Amino acid sequence: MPAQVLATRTEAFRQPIQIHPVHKAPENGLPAAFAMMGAPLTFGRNEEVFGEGEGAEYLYRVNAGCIRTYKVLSDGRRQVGGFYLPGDVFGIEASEEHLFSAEAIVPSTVTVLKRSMVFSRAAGDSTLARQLLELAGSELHRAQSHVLLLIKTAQERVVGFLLEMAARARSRTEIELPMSRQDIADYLGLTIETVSRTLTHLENSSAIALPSARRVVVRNHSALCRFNA
Amino acid sequence: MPAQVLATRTEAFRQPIQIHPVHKAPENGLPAAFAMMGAPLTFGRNEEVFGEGEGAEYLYRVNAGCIRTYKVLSDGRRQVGGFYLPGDVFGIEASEEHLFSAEAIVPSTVTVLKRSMVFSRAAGDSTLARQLLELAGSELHRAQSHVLLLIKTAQERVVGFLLEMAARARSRTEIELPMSRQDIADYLGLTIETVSRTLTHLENSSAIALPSARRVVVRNHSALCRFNA
DNA sequence: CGACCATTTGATATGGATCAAGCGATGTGG
DNA sequence: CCACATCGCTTGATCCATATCAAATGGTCG
Repeated sequence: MPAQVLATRTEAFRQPIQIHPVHKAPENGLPAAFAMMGAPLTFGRNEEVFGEGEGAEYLYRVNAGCIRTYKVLSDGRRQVGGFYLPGDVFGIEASEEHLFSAEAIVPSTVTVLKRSMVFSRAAGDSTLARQLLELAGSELHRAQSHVLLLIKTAQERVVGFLLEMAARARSRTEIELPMSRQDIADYLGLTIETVSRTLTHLENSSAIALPSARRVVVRNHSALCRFNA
Repeated sequence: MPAQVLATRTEAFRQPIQIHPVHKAPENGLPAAFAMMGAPLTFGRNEEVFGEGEGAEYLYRVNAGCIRTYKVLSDGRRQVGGFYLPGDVFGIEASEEHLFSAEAIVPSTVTVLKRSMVFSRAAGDSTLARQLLELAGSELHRAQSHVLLLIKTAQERVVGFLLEMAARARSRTEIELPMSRQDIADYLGLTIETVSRTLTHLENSSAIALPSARRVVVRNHSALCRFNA
């Protein structure tokens, strides 16, 4: 058993943010900023990283685990904005204060960086400025894709979600889902029942297999894509 | 990409690029960049500004009229990403190529700016770099709010749209809508029938008045907000 | 083993889509 | 100036995808 745990851990740190040893002159860029000035934090399951409405003081990079951003509407409906995996940076969205809250889905470690620090540093480091802009651009792209997901049918949404997760997973055919059905449902604007039924249906069509609730095996990638719009 | 579209586009950009003579010391920031290096273009009703999948070469600022961004799914469903009014900048989203297309809703004039120019200029102009980042941030905020709209009920979506438009209109109570019911429906992920019915219902509740199809008068702002989640 | 929680499965209800007219502006040719 | 076509919008009737309500199952941890 310990071997397996170790393997999982190592994997969690796999992402391509390189942390250089700081022996030389001041380095440039966002990875360097995180490495040099970032503070590591750990969060337990369902622990809050920041709350909606709080001032946006920090940028966050996931080192291990998984973070969800979400907003709860006045009547209790919850919308999940996105899932952030190791290597992902979140918290760029807010100009003044956060529109969403952020929570750890599983025990997670995160490096935080003061925005004021990054921004003042960006004034003299055009690489960093450029990377921040690219980061914001990719978050924008993500949000726009999310909008496109939300107008599709239940089946298309679930397939879209699976393809999205598969694209980010190591193995491309075996997906380990850190989030619950409720998280998925709230991300897709569906109910858990509909998500569950749709997954069962996809399994019956032998497009996927579900060895357990949190594991998805992509059996037939093109069939899956065909279910997409 | 249809050849026809490409032809139209090429033609559109054949216009002379005006570079204003620089009398004073170099100015900073995005407005200055648009003023100094931007090229004005005009587009007729439903004319394409750029097509989805095209390389993202330019930034665009609306001077007059109204632009919609949208994407057509394989089966013909259309999603409108946003409406851009005078003063708004669009086209920041794309890192490589555009996810959405853009069209003029009414005859419009737009100033275009080469991205490569803005970005290289941003390396030495931290004000500009900062403004680009803020711009991307506000677009991100817009997209995230759009996601939140799309999980609400039909009534909440329509009310949300009206409040959004009211906030941007000059008069705050009298809204002139440049876009059709179909545009609104495709922005909200509803059908024209549902949009129309909802507007009629809001009129019957005397929250709004509809002197004509394209004019909305906000009769009771707080009642309207109460219809929102 | 037993309690608890997440997930699946089943039966029914419903909001919004779809299908189908009708209506009111705007424009066009006679 | 009027008949008439056109187009965007509204209104009505019906249908269906997904929500809701309810219960069974399974997996995890003490």
